[in-house]
Amino acid sequence: MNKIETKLVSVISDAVKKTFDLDSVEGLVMVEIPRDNANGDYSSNIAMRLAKLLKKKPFDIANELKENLTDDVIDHVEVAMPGFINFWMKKGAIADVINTVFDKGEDYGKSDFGKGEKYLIEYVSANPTGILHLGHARGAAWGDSTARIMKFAGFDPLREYYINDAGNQMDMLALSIEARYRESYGLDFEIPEDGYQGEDVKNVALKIREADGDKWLHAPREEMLAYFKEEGERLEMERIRLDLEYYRCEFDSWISEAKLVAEDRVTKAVAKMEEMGLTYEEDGALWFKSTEFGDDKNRVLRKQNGFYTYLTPDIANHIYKVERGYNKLINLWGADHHGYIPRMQAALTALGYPKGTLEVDLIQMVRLVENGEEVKMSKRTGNAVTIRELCDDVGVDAARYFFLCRALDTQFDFDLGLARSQTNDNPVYYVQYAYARICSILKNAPKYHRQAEYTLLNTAKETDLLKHINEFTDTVNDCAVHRSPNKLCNYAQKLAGYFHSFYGSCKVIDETQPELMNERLCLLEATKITLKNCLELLGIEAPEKM
RNA sequence: GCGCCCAUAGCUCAACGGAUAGAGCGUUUGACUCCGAUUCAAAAGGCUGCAGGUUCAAUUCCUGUUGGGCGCGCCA
Repeated sequence: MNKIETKLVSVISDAVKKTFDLDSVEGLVMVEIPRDNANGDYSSNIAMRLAKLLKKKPFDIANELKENLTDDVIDHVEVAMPGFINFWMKKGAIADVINTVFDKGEDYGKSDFGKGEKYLIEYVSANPTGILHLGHARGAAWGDSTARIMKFAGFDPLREYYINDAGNQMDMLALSIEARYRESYGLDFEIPEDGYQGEDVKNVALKIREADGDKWLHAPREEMLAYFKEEGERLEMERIRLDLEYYRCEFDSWISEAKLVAEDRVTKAVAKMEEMGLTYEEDGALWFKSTEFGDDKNRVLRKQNGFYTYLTPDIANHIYKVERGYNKLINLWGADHHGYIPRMQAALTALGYPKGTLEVDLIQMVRLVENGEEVKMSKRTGNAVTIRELCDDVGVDAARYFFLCRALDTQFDFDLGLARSQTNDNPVYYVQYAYARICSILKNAPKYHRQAEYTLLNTAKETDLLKHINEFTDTVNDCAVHRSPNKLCNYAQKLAGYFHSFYGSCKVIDETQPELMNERLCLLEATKITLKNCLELLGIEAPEKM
């Protein structure tokens, strides 16, 4: 809660105590900004919430409370049916936020709300066998922005990428590179049935050829494939990192599955599960009794052929997370993996970790649409549209904004034409335009100075804008708890809207009213700072000109 | 068959369990010799898929139902 709301809650709590001799109602007291400001600057529903307890009508409770609701920031109080208590604030009380914004600057909105609680957020985690494509773009932007927001809200998030570099898809990668390598020398070649057809694999082959020439044509095949696997992974990951960087997504930690294997973490995890009696053998395979922990069928850990399934090293991966001191694990998975959640949860439960250790946020499908029709393939490569292509096309700002502004659990169509348009159709430009507009005005305005208090910003437009600026910290905290950057997009959109509306009805630069002008310029500066901080959390640029 | 997600204006989407369900696009109409018109002001447009339930209060929570998407491998 911001300063004003905290104040109101305490005034209301005191009034409840005084009027009805009720203690510890703090948790019940809520204050919100009414949609319609004819219902006050702030309002509370406390009378309704006390109705049952006091066995009285909410309207009567509200009227009794009203007598004790006085404070130097409150101008007057009204009661409305069925029992809302509406508050009008003293001039200047709301505008006080301007100085808070000035004091905090680029830290405005930041708080210690999260109390430094550690979270490990794993996302993207695309296999090193191809280029990042559209399917990864939503999760990448979402995870990145969520981590930024959590950090700002005082949590301690770790951004982690899990590299699946030990499964048989890596052998497939090596074979695919071999085929392309042979192709480049005009030899017979065959890409395996489940092999990788992408341009990137061709490029890996060409790079190897560039460095080593035909050396590998004469080397023992085992040796060659081992090298192709290693080099393939290195080059693919290099590319993935560059694409993520371009997309403004940074990671703090990269965990290699192969390394987990090499450090015996996988065998140890299996040994531990066997020791705990969580497994059994059947048909030559090792099974995990996951149904005893909520899964709908038991799962294979080690296949008949002696290799582990995908699940096994991933269990080791999660154990390793906890061993590193993380008790709150968040995974961002594609919706097509939702069936995988119960077995991973079962594993963690079976191993004795408390419920709620792992939370999985599912990313619903994205379709790329242009002129009302789905774009399935990139025109250039014939493969899935890559993040880089998308960003080159519509810009990083628009791409990120489009993915961030919708709730994660709704599938949506990414409208290429709309994202590409640099007009008012495109919501990201609406917000950026507000920022550029403010910068331009401030540049042309006379010098302005901070004041001890602001008492002239009294129109409805000014009050709406001020109240919204006041909500920023709460919004950030709310977005952090719910891991929902889309609400921050919403906030930005509204902030821009309140500004444009204010600007349309109030003349800011007006030398005939210097006191008012100064206050309004301060309001613009506060809006500018808030908007910039907001965009920073979304990973979107705040342009001074456009 | 079982499981997960979604359904709100013509379209794309909002709405900590709150008051007359809001924006943008599109449609209609106004506002620049005046701080950036990529803007603003206004009109029109709704049985919030359907049926029950909980609540002082339900778009929101619960149950059922219809429609759409996805998943149910010793693939990763």
